[in-house]
Amino acid sequence: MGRAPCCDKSKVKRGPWSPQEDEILKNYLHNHGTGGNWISLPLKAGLKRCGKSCRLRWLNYLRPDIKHGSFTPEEDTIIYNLYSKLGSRWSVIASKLPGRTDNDVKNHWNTKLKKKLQATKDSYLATLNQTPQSSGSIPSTYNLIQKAEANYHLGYPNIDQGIGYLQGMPSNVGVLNCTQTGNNNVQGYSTVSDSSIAVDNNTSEFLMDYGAGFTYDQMMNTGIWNNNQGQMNLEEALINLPTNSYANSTACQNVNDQFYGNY
DNA sequence: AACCGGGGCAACCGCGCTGGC
DNA sequence: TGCCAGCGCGGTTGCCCCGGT
Repeated sequence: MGRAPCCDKSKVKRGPWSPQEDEILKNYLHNHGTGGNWISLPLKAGLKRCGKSCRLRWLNYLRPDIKHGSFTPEEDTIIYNLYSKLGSRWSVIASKLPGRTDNDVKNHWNTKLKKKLQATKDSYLATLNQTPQSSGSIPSTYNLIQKAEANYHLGYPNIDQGIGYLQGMPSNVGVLNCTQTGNNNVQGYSTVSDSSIAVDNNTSEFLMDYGAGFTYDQMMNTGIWNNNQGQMNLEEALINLPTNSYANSTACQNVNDQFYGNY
């Protein structure tokens, strides 16, 4: 047996709200409030609408504190960050954006931000494909990190638990045991650890974990690394990559020197 | 000018949760 | 304690608008 409908669909008006209906609803709520019951509200207010429809219209459009208009870049950033942590929990995300409704945020994500993110991913992959990789010689740390980013974005198996832990790793991947320890700091940055770099024994290609060019500190302090879910947060990483990429930092070059020394 | 397709957004649907009885 | 009405939420639909052909 299905759930009983909340109202008789044949007796209520559906579709867009008229300005008159908006006015009636606003006036009623101004004078009486919801009375704790949306279902009976339309009858009392004299509206031929489903109670749920009234509630939605009020919460998503008529409420006085609703912010209409375009989303700001700051709001976009908040949405990106929260979506990457929480997923499609629109009401929670909207609660962090004063004046925005869950419906607004959801629509904004589906029509704009999702596409923008996909475009960022695509263009980033295209950039990686154009980047010449070193071959036949010891790679620079910069190249290693680029390679790591490529491995990550191209869907290489998850090795971010540390390559030193070979669980789930393809048999051809071995640990390159000649790199930094994880506790070193160069100009305030944590550096890569020996569980973060490996070599593919079949192709001699160097691999790196899913840090994707971020330092440990950056991953932990910016929410890029989601400890709760135990996985890299791709969306967050891509958003921050252009400016935060460890591969682009001066510190990277210093690590590079030490890396060569150890090697 | 007419048609078409995509984008944007408001509204609807249905399910899970909650609190009152 | 179980039932059920109502609420809240996320997914989906449908409509309008606008730009391109």
